[in-house]
Amino acid sequence: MSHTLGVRQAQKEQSRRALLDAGLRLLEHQNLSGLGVREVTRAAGMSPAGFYRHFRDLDELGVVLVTESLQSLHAMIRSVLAGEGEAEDLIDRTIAVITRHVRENRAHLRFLARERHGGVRSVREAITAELDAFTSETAAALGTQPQSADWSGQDLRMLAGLYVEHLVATAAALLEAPPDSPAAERRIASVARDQLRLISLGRRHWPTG
Amino acid sequence: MSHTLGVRQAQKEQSRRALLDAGLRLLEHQNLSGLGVREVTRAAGMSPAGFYRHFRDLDELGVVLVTESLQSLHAMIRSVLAGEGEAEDLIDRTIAVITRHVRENRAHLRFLARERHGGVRSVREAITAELDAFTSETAAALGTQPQSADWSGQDLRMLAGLYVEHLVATAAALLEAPPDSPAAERRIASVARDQLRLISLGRRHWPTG
DNA sequence: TGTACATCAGTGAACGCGCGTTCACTGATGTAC
DNA sequence: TGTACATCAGTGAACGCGCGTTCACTGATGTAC
Repeated sequence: MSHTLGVRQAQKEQSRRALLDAGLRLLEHQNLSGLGVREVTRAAGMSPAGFYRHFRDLDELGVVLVTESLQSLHAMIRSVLAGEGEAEDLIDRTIAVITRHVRENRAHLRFLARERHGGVRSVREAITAELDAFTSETAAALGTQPQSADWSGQDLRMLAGLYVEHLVATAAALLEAPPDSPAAERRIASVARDQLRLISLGRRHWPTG
Repeated sequence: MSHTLGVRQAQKEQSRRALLDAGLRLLEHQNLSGLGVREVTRAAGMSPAGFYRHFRDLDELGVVLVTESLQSLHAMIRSVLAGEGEAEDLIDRTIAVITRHVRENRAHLRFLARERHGGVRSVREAITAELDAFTSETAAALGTQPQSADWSGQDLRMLAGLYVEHLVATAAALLEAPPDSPAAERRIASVARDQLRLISLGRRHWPTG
């Protein structure tokens, strides 16, 4: 077919992917600032010099990984916000989405957790900005619910911030738990569920005190 | 006086302190795993070999810094928990304590934020364990309040977790804000205050739904 | 279809550099008498 | 108080090593005719 990538371009893309995958895997257990060109190419089965056919330096590779990780997190948040139904069901659904996402995107999330307060300023700021955007998106979604019809934009954002922050903390707790222990996972999920319930209660009585 | 340190020992202690201070300062803008022996000794005005008169390696220095940083955070949390009075006053007091602590212990907190999900497993686990202990301490303090006299230990811990998590997130947000912008600081403090209010509301209505 | 030339992803060798760590040393501090 | 010896924090030189980056190259893929 005429619009398929040429063989050469497809091979290049494959090598690039191999570098990105190797990088993400290595970043599960170390910082972006500690990663090495030779280390990544070694893991990807390529000679060190080959790296420069794809990226100018490791920061450039890091930026791509941040983008991909945030996209995957964004998909998760959209999936949470799309839910409809009773408050209790929404909470259960949220917890289910988070635990599944942690299980399926462990590497992405570990990377984000590590770099969120990590050493590379540009990466840190990119993550902060994106989480801010998620908060706005959540605030907008909350605003459409009848329960918060008369809330100010400021209060909506305050509540959304609490939710996003809680989501991030829960994901981080799940990451830190042993990955092969359903019991630990269930315990964390159960606490997180109660915390969401408590926040929901506060929301229902806000701001009358 | 006979019980003073000898001159020699006092000088050694001073050098050790210089190494720790230099390390902490350097760790404001990079990861523990990226720090170098030569870098630290250079910053402390000592020859590289001198380092080994004080620490076996950089991890050992890292452990000391973690301990000191967690002690300073612990002092802050104790200060928050010691507060008495009306809920609204307690919240204001909590926010005040946090902002002051961030201003006065920026380096310690940056280090903790960075290493909490950072590359060195032992350090990460030490921080997680200590935050867990803070949660237990907070739960115990909450348990003594009349408002939660009939709460189960599990629910107290759930609520304490929410508080500690919120405290950490607020401190992290303050750290990320420009350090010389009182406006940014006030904005973050104001949102955090409302979030604590909302949590308090949820607490008051828990668990009747 | 076949041929001659162009492109360019990936190679392997080479470079200079800063690293962690060791070593024998120096000279101020401590101690025994 | 003075003297002779012991201790040991800090030094400066040296080591071997892995790093990031460059370079001319090779050979498969692409293109023009």
